[in-house]
Amino acid sequence: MYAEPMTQARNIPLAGRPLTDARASAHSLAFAALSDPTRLRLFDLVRRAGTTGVCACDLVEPLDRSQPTISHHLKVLREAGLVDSRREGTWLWYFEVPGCLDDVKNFLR
Amino acid sequence: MYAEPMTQARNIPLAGRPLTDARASAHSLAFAALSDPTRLRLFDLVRRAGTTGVCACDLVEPLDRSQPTISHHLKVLREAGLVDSRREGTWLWYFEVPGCLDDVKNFLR
DNA sequence: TAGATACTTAGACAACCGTCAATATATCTA
DNA sequence: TAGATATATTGACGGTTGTCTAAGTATCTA
Repeated sequence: MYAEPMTQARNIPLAGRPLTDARASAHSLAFAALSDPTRLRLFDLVRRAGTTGVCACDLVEPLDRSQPTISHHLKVLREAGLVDSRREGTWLWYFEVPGCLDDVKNFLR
Repeated sequence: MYAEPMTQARNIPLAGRPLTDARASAHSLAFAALSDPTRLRLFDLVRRAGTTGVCACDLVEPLDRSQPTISHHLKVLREAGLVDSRREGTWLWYFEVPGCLDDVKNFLR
């Protein structure tokens, strides 16, 4: 005869409450924004520019992608709440949204 | 006449050295592993199981996905270096790889 | 207002991703 | 060795993603 019906047999209790679906979706959105190498380097460049930010025109050459591709990635970062921009004439200055990573950093803790 | 040829005109110096392509690829692999809500909840469940780990059979029901789907996600997490497993009879116990997130946590700092 | 520069949007395409049902593999036990 | 359970792999499907070229919009200046 076999040990048990063996459905959900292990059942070790977990510490704390598991991540809700809503929280998981929110966090995964931020992680998705950082999941592409080019976009991650882009975010890194924006972060290093501090509160002043960096002109979008200075982000194309160092990343070796077409200008529309960079624009697309900046849009993804903005929609994820990681960066924002300020217009100055024909230029757009991108900067990191302060505290944008607090939630995920707390999750990873 | 116009202000300038306007190629790389802004050129504000960046703090520190930008992320290399190699580092960006490594980090983005970890972020990609966390970029799906179901997989993020899966990783969360594994983490909460501590050093003992959790039996894979106990991960299917709470996530409301088919067994092959859970198996697939566990493979992605393992290939990203976030979890590992230990066999016990017919069961596989999954646990978080200690320090697996140190690099990305340091990057996000 | 017209031309120039900065940036966004549209459309296309190949590659990748999450999911499932079906099947295969591994391990235990009688 | 045969049957049962746990997990992995395969193959398919629709949807998403990163990239480009081409075209559109916004802003400045003379």
